[in-house]
Amino acid sequence: MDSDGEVTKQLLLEKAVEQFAECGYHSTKISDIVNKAKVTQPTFYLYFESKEAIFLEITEFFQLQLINLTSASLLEENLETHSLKLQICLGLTRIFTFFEENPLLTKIGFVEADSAKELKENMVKQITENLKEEQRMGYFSDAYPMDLVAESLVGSIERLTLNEILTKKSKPVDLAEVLVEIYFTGIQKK
Amino acid sequence: MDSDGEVTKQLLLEKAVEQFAECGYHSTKISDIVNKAKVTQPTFYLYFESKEAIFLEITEFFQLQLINLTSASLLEENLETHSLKLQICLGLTRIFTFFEENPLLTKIGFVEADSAKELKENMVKQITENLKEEQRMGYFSDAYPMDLVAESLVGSIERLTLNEILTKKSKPVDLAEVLVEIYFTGIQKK
Amino acid sequence: MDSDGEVTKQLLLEKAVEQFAECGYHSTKISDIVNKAKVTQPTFYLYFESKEAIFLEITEFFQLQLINLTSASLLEENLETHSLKLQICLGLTRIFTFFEENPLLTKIGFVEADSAKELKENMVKQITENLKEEQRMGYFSDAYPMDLVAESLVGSIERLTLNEILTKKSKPVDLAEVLVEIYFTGIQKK
Amino acid sequence: MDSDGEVTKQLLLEKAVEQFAECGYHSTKISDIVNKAKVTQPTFYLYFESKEAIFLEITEFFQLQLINLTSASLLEENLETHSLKLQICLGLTRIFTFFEENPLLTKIGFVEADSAKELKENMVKQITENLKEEQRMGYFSDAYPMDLVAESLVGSIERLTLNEILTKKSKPVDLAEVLVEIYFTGIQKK
DNA sequence: CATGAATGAGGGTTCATTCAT
DNA sequence: CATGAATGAACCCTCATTCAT
Repeated sequence: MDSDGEVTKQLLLEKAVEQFAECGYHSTKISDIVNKAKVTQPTFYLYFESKEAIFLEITEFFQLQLINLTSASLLEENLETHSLKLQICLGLTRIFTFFEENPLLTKIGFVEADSAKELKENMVKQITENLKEEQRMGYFSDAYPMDLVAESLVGSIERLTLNEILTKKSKPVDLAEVLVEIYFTGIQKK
Repeated sequence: MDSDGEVTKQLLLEKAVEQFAECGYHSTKISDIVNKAKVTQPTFYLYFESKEAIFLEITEFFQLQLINLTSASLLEENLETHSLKLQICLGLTRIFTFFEENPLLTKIGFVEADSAKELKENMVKQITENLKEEQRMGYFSDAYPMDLVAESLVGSIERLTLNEILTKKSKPVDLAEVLVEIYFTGIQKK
Repeated sequence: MDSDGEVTKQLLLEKAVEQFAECGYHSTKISDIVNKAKVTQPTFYLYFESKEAIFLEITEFFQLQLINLTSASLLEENLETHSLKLQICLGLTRIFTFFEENPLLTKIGFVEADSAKELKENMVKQITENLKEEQRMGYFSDAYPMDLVAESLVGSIERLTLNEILTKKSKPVDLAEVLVEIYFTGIQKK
Repeated sequence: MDSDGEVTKQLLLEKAVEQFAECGYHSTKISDIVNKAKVTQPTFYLYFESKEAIFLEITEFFQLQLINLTSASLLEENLETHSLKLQICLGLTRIFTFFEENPLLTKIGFVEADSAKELKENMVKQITENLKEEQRMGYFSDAYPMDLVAESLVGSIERLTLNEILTKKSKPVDLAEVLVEIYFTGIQKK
């Protein structure tokens, strides 16, 4: 519906995203949000139960989209028959692109939120599984503990997202390529 | 001095570190700190100008120690003539060990603090310089943009610290070795 | 507007005036004001930024009215062509009457406030100018340093206001007449 | 005695006078006084029961001296046989001189202190009596209500003290002469 | 659907004063 | 005679949240 109410709710969500992204959870005041949205405080409580509730709604929306993205990724991966390297590079590019297209949401849902911890843990788990599978299939050296590799990779993604993507200093595909190159072949000269 | 006052101040610092590490800056109340230390609130203000002041004192102490550590590292590196790989592995081990020995301080000064951002940026800068130098000396492939490599590495360090060191799941030396191996030679099977 | 909010604000102002007049700035607590007004402390901050802000609002209101009064006085003086003595007497009567009608405000804005010092200095300056002008016009003896005369007169006004007007012991017009008589002809018997 | 204790007490008094004169009663903190005197807070309480106590001691000292001065004045007045005008001028000069020589004490005991009100009321009373006596003796016109004249005069003294004497802008004798001239003969040109 | 108005609960900070030594 | 250390009691102010309309 595009009823007034829905419009107002979306407006509040939008302004809340801006404020949470800029100031973080604690420093964002309900009054900031409603001032930006040019409505009054009770109006806020018409649509959200509490400050925590709106924050949750935002982070869950972000995380859901992110999960959809990675699920979709996985499906396609199976269908196409490119090289592993290319596939992983593509997957990373998709994630970085998603972050690039949703910078404020990413700041909140991937950095500020408490639930970001859990989200990243799940990323680590899934990547670990994938890497192990590929290790079993002979793509990767048996010497590596893939849980640590995955952890390291997620750390890299996290930092590059924050400092290269959200700042628009680098392009998703470039970061993905560099990362894949590092993790596949290392930087040492042969 | 081991005067009563100094003891009380240290006690407050200790309890503040615990509380800040557990709850973060905003959710930590002066009353939490002084209750843990079994003194009254005015006593807190005998030793610290404000909540912000004690937080700064803690983070600055942490960051100073960290800087000392890395400076010392650099000096030794020049003296000894091990392989580059070993030297870097040693440096990483030292940092992880420092974090392992100061888990609460690390949580605060490397994660919670606003100033942590700057600290990591400096780490990135310094690592970038080192990598570039070593690249020029022929150790590393010219293909890599070292600023991104450094950024990626700091991300890895950050995440491994938080999820492996602070949780005592891994040993410093093991993480250092894995990291060096990944970044030097990659995980791809040859 | 006579909206609830405006009513509450006026109520708070009124009670604040009472409290400031009785106890002065420092001894007046916000809790005193809101208790008298039967609202809670946050309500106070709906209408005033701080304790200092409400005090300023009160003193500025007082001083503005006082300035308006004296400005109006000056205009009329020019129009009417009474004797100088009568004009000055009238001016003084107006001021004393204003103080009589606003005793609490006067206590605050003419006595307690830091800005009262400045206000009186301005009174002295203006009176000095007037006296000098009238001296030039031959009304007053050249022997007198009019700045000191003005200073003295303001002191007289101040004290008579505090001890005769605010205590209701004397009537404005009586004080004005006595003052004019003293300053014009002195008390010495001829 | 010049025992250590007495020295410390005098030091505290001196610094308290400075601080009270500069900042007033409420804004003066015990810690300000003891810091200036380079002793600790408990030392303060060795010599004074409370903040109020030291303030009282200071104001009482000032007011005692002032009373002594005026008493002495009165005695001499009776002995000498100068003109009334000269006698009063002399009295005023003495008072202004005393204020000039004790500016900080005057600021406290004649302006800041609550008891200053009472002190001035007593001055008014005594001056009223004197003026009435002199009125009866035919020096002054019967038309004047001497209580108001006295009140006015004390106001003048008060203001001139604060703005001419304490600021060193005028000399005691000059002020005394101007005041006497005003109150005796007025400023009107004959 | 929205608002004007109000509040409960608490947080950081200050300061005169005192205890134990 | 003096101090290092500590505290009781307030005070100003903020913010998420709600009531009545």
